[in-house]
This record gives sequence, C-alpha cells and structure tokens, in this order.
Amino acid sequence: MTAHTPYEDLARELGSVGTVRRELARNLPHDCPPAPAVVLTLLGRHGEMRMTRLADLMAIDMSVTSRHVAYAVERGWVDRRPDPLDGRVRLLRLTGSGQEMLAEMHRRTSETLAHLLGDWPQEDVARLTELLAGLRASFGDCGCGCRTAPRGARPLPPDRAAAAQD
Amino acid sequence: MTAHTPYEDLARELGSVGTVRRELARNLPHDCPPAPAVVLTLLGRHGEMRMTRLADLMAIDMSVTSRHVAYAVERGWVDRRPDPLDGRVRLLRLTGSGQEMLAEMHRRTSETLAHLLGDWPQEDVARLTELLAGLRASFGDCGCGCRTAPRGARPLPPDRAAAAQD
DNA sequence: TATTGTTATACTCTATAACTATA
DNA sequence: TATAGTTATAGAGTATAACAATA
Repeated sequence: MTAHTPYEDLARELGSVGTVRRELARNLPHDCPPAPAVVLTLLGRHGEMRMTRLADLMAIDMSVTSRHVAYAVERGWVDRRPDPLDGRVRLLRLTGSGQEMLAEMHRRTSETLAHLLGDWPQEDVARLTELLAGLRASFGDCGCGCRTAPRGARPLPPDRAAAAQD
Repeated sequence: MTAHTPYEDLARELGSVGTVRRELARNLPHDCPPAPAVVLTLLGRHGEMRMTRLADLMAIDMSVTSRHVAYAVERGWVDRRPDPLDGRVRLLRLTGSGQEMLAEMHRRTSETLAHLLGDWPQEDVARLTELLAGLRASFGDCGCGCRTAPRGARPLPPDRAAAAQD
C-alpha cells in the first residue's frame, strides 16, 4: 500500500500542515485571527510599507489584504495614512499597541511550538524552516505566471523577485 | 531587521505554506475541491475505513469529514455502506471512478510540483517531506489534549503536559 | 488611460451544537 | 447511557469583479 512518487508524498505532507496552523491559530489572542496576525508580523519585520507590498508579501489578493488591514486599523494596531507623495497610496505602520500585540503573539506562538517540538534537535527546526523558505522562494520566483500574472503573464517584475528573497 | 527566535521563524514559514496549498488546489480538477481530494488520497492509501478513522487521519472534526465524504459519494467517487457488524458504522471505499479521479489528481499535483521544484535536489524534497511528517507526528502524538480534548479547552494541564514529555 | 485601494459577492474549509440511529 | 454519524449554523480565509480616487 505504498508506491508513491516523492512529489505525491510531499503534497500530502504539505496538506497536513493545516493541522499545525489551526493549532497555532487556536492559541492566538481572542480578537486576533491568523490573517491580521500575519499583517502585524510583516509590518514588524519590514517596517512601514504600502498595501501593494503587503499583499505581495502575504501572497494573497490585495482585496483580501485590505480587509485584514482594516481589521487591524479598527483595533488600533496599525496606522494607515495616505502617502504625501502619491495620494493613491496608503502607508501602513505598526502602532505602539500593535507592537504589544505582536510581542504577545510571538510569545504564544513560540510557547506552542516549544511545547510541541520540545524534543526536536535545534538543527531539525532550523533545517525545516530553511527548506520551507526555499519552497516559498521557488513559488515566488517561478515567474511563469502560475500565481501572479492577472492576464499578461509578464516575465518577472524585478521588485517582486527581490521581495521573495526576504 | 532579523532578530527572531527559531520558533518565530518556523511559524512564519508554516504560514506561508498556504501559498503552496492554494497553488496546488488551483490545479485540481474543477469539480474536486482540496478536501474531497484528501478523502480520495487517504482512501487510496489506507483502503477501506470508517468515518471515525478518516476524520482522525484528516485531523478534522467528523462533522466536517462527513460533508466532504458526502460530496465524494454524490459524485460516485466513494462507496459508503453500513458495516454489517455494527449498524452505526459506515464503511468507506474508493469506487473505480474514484480511483480514476485520484490518479488524475496525483498526476496534476506531481506535475505542478515538478514544474516548481524541478531544480531542487531529490534529497531536499525527501528531507522536507520527512521533516513535515515529523511535524505532523509531533502534533498527533502530543496527547496533551491540544487538539482532541472535546470540552476541557484548558490550555495546558501541567501534569499531563509533563507526562507528554516522557 | 493606468494604478491604488476598497467594497460586494460567492466559495471553501473549519468547529460547535443539536439531532438521529444503533449498541 | 454511550457511540457513530449527519445536519444546521456561524466564523475565518480566499478570489473575482465592480467601483472610487488619484496620476
């Protein structure tokens, strides 16, 4: 009952990551769903940015990004103001309250993973993280229009390729 | 802009797996959403089983499993019949049509991954698969009530948490 | 006319709780 | 009374398309 290709096996394990993500989500603060949590994480990592860039980093449509950001703004975690240089652009930044929420999130997430992966060698944790980052890069860098190109299937907007390396 | 704990980094990469899963989902047959696809995969791997076991393998509530199975049954991919030994139990099995759909799914999934991960060393693909399987095992084996506990909802009964470390 | 965001609508997936049927 | 499974309801996530505002 075991004759699978390596890719089929990988696909199966990737699917099972959902369990882990749900568990991590369960331990988040009550009023902070996973997606807004990602917004805070990325703003904390990369600093001030516009909607377009955040949507790109989250690898989801900007319409969805907009809703998650609105949620965070309503709760005072994110400051959203127009770019003085271009009235169309909105600049996003963590507030003090947002930084506190982010710290609490990180604390809980690390606690959960430490609890569950306590017996893992540090090098395995690091290796898994590394390989997953590589996976993300392979998808972002593809440039074949798999994910991005709305219609044109343009080759490779260079800024996006750079963003995928973060 | 990089002073994170290993667990925070891992959590971030786990979150980004969503991108990969969406991409794989996009390339599935039109009438076969990801969750029913998982049903077919597991029945293909493990053979005939009951609802309870399938829900356990999928790591989701049986109510949700029931709906995904119903979807597959409606389309003739799965045969669902009462267990002659226990009228409460329902036995699930792939039909011929289900096996065809499964084969087509695997073909597409492998194709997508081969396209995107074509330049990965085989050993990296294998190692990632292995580590993800380990992650899944760490969550399933925990036994601390993180996932299962029907109502306790208590974050961390300290005694059991200690026992789980053994 | 093109770009940046936002809003409206629809679909998928999940959990909780109430319910049916069998043991 | 306990167990196996189904159905109803609600919440979170995503994509597409239509829309408003600015360049």
